[in-house]
Amino acid sequence: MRLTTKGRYAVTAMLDLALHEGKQPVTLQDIAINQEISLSYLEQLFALLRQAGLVRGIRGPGGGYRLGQSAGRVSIAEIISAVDENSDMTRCGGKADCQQGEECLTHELWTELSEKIYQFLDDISLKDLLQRPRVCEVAERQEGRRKAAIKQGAAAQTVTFDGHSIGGT
Amino acid sequence: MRLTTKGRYAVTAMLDLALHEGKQPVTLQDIAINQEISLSYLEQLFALLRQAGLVRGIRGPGGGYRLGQSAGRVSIAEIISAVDENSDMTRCGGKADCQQGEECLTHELWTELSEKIYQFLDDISLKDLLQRPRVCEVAERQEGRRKAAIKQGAAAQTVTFDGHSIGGT
DNA sequence: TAATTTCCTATTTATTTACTTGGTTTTTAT
DNA sequence: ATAAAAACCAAGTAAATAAATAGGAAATTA
Repeated sequence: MRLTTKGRYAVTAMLDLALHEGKQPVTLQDIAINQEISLSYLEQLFALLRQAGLVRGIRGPGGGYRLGQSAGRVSIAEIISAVDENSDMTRCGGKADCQQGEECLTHELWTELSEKIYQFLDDISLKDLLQRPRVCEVAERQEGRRKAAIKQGAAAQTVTFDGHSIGGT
Repeated sequence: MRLTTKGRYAVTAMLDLALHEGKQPVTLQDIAINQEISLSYLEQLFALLRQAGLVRGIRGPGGGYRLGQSAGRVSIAEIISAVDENSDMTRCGGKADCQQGEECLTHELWTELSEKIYQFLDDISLKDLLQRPRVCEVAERQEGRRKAAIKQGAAAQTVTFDGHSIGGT
């Protein structure tokens, strides 16, 4: 269990999906704007999330992503694990041969900590996060911005050149 | 509280000092060999540890490093904090303005986790680690190797060229 | 048929870790 | 005194990873 912005991005994006459970699928474009993550980086992350069965992609206009399982079933630990491929706590994780075939001095400590972190994060589901007041507040603020952006975008939406949109961010 | 090999190296090295509390100071050379960490990298880490008052350097032959405080007083969290300068959990740590001046969706989650990890590591002192059977085993194994190396080295010790030792690893 | 979106692959840039090099100072022992 | 052993110091390099970029192909909808 390694903790980086990569995992944080993934959790944030998944939470965005969870906020729209049952509604329209969410596009990566949308997440990119709202959560301030680069679109292509999101694509990379979602490729991993899809492999892990955590999301389902829907192609074509009106498409986007949906959760692969219900928000109550997905733990934060699962999300981070899916995205952090070598989560071996840098050398000292699964195998105990970090010290010329044997354990290093602090091996036990790191595996223990790693487990603790995993347990903590595995005990929190996306649904749990949705129920937190702080998260709700931020979500509503973002939802407001989202709608405003759509209203603005409705006029400018057709402004494209060679398939690339001009104007807007 | 960020967890990297950097912090792990620091804790391992500090534990090595703790194992020799009351005895001769331990040289970085010694730690480098036993814990398989590059000498100069250790020097960098120890510069930080010294700034934090966690170690005391003793110059000259027969010198080395000693703990700055007794092993029971030094927590693992302190060691990692001393070495990981920007332990801001990558963007989302101290300040709550990760999202254009406001909190991001998962802000609360990360600060919470960060605190949990800190608490866990702050509750473990070097002395606590010394009392673990697994740690003792590894320490004894290393102590054996250490003595063997000294015996071997006694003869080859003078083999130097331009002040740089030749032979050995 | 055109637009929208996922999906895919490769490359580039930036950052950080880890290591290296080449010193200087201080202290001890011969 | 002198040489050796150590801490101390300052750059620079290499490697790994994160993050972003670029340029598409395939699927789906309107």
